[in-house]
Amino acid sequence: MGKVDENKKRKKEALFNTAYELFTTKGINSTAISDIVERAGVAKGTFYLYFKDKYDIKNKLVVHKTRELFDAAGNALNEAGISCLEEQMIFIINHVIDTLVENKPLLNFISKNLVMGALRSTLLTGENNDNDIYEKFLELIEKDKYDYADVNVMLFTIVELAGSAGYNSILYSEPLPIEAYKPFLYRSVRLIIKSHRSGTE
Amino acid sequence: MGKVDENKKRKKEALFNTAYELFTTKGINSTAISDIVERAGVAKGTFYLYFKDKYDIKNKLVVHKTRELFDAAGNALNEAGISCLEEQMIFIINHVIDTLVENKPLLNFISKNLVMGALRSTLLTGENNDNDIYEKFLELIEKDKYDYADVNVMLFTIVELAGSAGYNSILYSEPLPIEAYKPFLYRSVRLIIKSHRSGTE
Amino acid sequence: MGKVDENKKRKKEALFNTAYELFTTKGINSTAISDIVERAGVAKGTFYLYFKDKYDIKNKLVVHKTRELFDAAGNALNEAGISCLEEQMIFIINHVIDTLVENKPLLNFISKNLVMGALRSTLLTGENNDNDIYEKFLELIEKDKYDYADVNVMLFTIVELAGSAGYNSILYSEPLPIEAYKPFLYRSVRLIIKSHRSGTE
Amino acid sequence: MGKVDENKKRKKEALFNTAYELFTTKGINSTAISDIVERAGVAKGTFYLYFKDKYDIKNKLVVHKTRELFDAAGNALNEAGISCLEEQMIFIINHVIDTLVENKPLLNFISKNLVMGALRSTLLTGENNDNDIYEKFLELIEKDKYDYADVNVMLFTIVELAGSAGYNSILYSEPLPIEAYKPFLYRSVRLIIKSHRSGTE
DNA sequence: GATGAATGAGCATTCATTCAT
DNA sequence: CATGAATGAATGCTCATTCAT
Repeated sequence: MGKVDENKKRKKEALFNTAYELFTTKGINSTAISDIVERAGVAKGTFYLYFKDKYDIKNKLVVHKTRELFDAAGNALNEAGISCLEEQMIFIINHVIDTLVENKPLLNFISKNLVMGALRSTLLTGENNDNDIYEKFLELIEKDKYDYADVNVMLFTIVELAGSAGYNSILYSEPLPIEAYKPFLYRSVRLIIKSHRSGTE
Repeated sequence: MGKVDENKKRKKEALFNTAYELFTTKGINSTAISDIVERAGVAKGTFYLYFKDKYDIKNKLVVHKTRELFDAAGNALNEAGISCLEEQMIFIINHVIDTLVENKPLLNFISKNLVMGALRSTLLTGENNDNDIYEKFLELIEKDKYDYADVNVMLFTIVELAGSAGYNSILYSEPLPIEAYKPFLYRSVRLIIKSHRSGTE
Repeated sequence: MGKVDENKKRKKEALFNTAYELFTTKGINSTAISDIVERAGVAKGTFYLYFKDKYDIKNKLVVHKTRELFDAAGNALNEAGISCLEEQMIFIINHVIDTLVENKPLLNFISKNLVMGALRSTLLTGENNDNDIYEKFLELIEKDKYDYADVNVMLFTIVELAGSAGYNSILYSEPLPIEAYKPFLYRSVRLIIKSHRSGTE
Repeated sequence: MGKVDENKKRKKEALFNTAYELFTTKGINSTAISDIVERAGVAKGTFYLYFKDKYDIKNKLVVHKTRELFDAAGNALNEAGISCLEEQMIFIINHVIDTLVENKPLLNFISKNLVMGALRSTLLTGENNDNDIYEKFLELIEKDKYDYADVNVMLFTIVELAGSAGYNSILYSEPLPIEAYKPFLYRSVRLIIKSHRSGTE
């Protein structure tokens, strides 16, 4: 990479990181582009060289952060050596929840955009396609000793439940703190998984 | 009510209705207070006589609309004469879903604010407390032939799942159109309910 | 007029006058709305209370100034007591030219917009309709001892010629200073008038 | 011409043509230099190698396009073999009008700049001086069987009248469509020419 | 209570121009 | 010669809020 390209990358990343920082601390609505560029140490016009507007950079950030989150969970799963689908799903959910418990600004930031539909397109689009968590999900399901029907529906239901309930439990300890709620959540997840086993209905 | 008071109420309601109309068509961010007062036919200053700012009227609208939605479902349940808790819960969820399918702007409007935590405070606060859906839920659970443990957790889980999954299914037909997804959703709801029966775990 | 209305009028007129001053000295493109409001001593938002944007105020100024110019010419004609159409037309043109010779910024300002089509609509639209110069023209033509054919064409041709040639002669003394060019211009105007007399063609 | 020089010329012409295209479609004010270079396929800095700014390229375009317009008229006149000045002038005016009727963007573009003063300097400055239309005018006048006084004034008056009246008639059909207005215009032109014949006044 | 004129801080966006490569 | 990333001044416009009437 030439000197110029390096410089470009550095500026773009400075904007990216600064925007994330400000969005999570001040909120998106209260963050002006002037704030971002000022703190990132670039000129105002430079922002528009790389992003269309505030919502463009926001969307790109959501995709990026979500991908990071699930990639980490996927990698941890690989090292954990768990073979049963139920335990694998719980492991991933648990890993994501634990990460978000430690990083509530991130939870706040991506939660409003983390729904299964967006998730799938988010995780499928992008650079390192060999590490796609959605593909990984399908693979895990494939390899399990049981057969599953309506796989998409199953994943969707689990993600919506875990995302929505997890969000409130982590942020507001409502109806229980997340650690106390986890057993209930995982019990429901297991029930949903089991209900999708072929010949179970 | 005196003539003056009537006039006051009329103005306040005009603002209320106009705000709802504009929020659902233009979006909250793109709706200016000028838009509301202009369309409502009152002066700008009058707005501040009744509401603190745009978000004040928004919150009051969410509470109001959510209450209407669940009150209708509760009333319909009363007339339906269903005695089993499982069927009662499904009936209510189904009634709400069907209403929102017919009224997507309303879905859009309340969805971003309809989470169990908000729901409870929403439904418990307000004018006609004898008709509270949350109290009704507790009552229905009480009357069922089974006993239930961790009732709050159960309601929370169901509302989060139905709210989050229903929202996407209705608006984006994702992963299935709502009518096709309903059987899966209701199966999960039933499993969650059953898992809360005392001595079931 | 109440105190409030007086105030409104004063602000609007301050903007109007300041805009004219700046447009004629700095040019329209180089005049920012900030310049106008600052000099007029009102807040920026106030500008948008009365005008849509810079071009709105410009158009309204052109109409206003053009009307003033022709009204003055018409009034002078009334007092001059000239009965022959040829002399009346020359009188008006001459009066306008002489005014603009003394007020080149005004010439510059309205010239780019002074075409017969605009002129007619300009002069016909507005407040004091009884003094419309276009109507007056038609009246003068009507009263003349000769009959005229294609009156609209005649007026158009004269206005275009006098406007376009006058503009250059006054501003650039090109091909002659206006006083030297006048005899040629008026000779042409007379020829055009005569050529429109019925039965002359 | 060397390969490098050819390349230079190609870039300059690309900028020239693209600028004309954009000026006539989007308007000069709304055309940014970025637009021009982007569409022309050259780098931004390259623009400044050949032109000082937007108004520099605009002026050069006006000169270029006006010259083309009158050269074509002059060439057509040569082939038409008309000997009388009156008819020659009408021929040229008519040729220019007909061209502009077919090419209204061009009319729009040059009209705001086409006044006799500019015309003369335009037509006299430039590359192929032997074909200058202004010189040609003088030559035609010289050769006519009549003698003419105040030749500059005559040409000026005719150009201003035809330019100004033609512009409105073509673009706005005001006060008549150009074809209907032509007889009136040409009658006036003839009268102006005749009035300049020596010993006529 | 009701009005609506006035405010002015605040913000997104554009764009001509420069200059290191 | 050519490039195009970077700049940052400039500016139009919005809008919540106030307050005299």
